[in-house]
Amino acid sequence: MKQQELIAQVTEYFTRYLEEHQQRKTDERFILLEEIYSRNDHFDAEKLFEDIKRKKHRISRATVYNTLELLVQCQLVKKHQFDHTQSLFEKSFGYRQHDHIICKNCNKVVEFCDPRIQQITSKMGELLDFTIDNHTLILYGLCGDCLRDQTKKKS
Amino acid sequence: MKQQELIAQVTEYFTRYLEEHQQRKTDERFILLEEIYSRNDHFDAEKLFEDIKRKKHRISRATVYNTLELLVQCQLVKKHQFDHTQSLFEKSFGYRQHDHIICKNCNKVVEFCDPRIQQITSKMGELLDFTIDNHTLILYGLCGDCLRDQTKKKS
DNA sequence: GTGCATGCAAATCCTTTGCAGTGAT
DNA sequence: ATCACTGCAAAGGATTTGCATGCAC
Repeated sequence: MKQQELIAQVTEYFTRYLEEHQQRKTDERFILLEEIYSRNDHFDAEKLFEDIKRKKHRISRATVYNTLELLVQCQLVKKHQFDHTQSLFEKSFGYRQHDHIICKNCNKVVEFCDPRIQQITSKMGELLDFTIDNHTLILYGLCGDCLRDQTKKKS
Repeated sequence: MKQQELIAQVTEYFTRYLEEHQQRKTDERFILLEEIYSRNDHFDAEKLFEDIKRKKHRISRATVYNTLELLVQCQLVKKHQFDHTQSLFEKSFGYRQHDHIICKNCNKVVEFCDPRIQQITSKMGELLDFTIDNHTLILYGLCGDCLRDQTKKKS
């Protein structure tokens, strides 16, 4: 199964990262890694905490936050700030770089890729004397469904 | 003086907006508008509140937040979520659309424009059936100064 | 055995809310 | 005179912190 292979791969990657950085290989960290790589959504820390609890694991909120930060550091997880409320996370290993479109009405999130972003990144880095290693592009608008709903209501 | 002309312009714009939306023209709202258009930085609500207080105006934090939201609605102010802490704001009238590069080490923010973003926006909107009216692009990296400092330290 | 990681709860930070009082219309 | 706006303080939500305990090394 594909999911299982991916989990095996990131587990190995994470193990190596922890060893190289002399950090402890605790059960909690691997349970969280596996849970994250078993899902395909954008989740917040609380949701992860709840889902882990539902599966009868006893991991504290603090550990969830700590581990998420660790996973962001080793680039196994990407952290997003779509609005001023909670941060959202998603797995990022073996996932091609992508950006997001968000519907302001129903909050639907759609992912997309465009090679021009890479061009902008390298050109601007050079122009402004920055070494860019990361970016966030979010497009906000109305999805087709919501647009049609709103048009209908008005008429 | 250029700054004064801009303030006169946005004051008129804001006045019209308030009248059209049947909202009250209070002193607090215009004092905040003027303060915001007198600065050229990215500021948070607390900083605005403090600076207003330092100038001997008595405007509550709640009014600062309310007015910022109102100004965002009428597009006189743009709100940014650069990280998970406070939101940052900047004036947006008579200011060409721009994006941001942020140094992860010294937090310096530099603005830039690239016409390709507009192309991406319209192409993706069409492709994914969205009506896009807004976007955020942030590039993260190290500025030249910080890069040189870090290289120096290691050697 | 040592000291980093965890669990829990309290603390903190930013923002929103409730409500009484004020002032724009 | 009405009721939207303000000020104040309390509440709220997300995240961080402090400290005692436990477990990876």
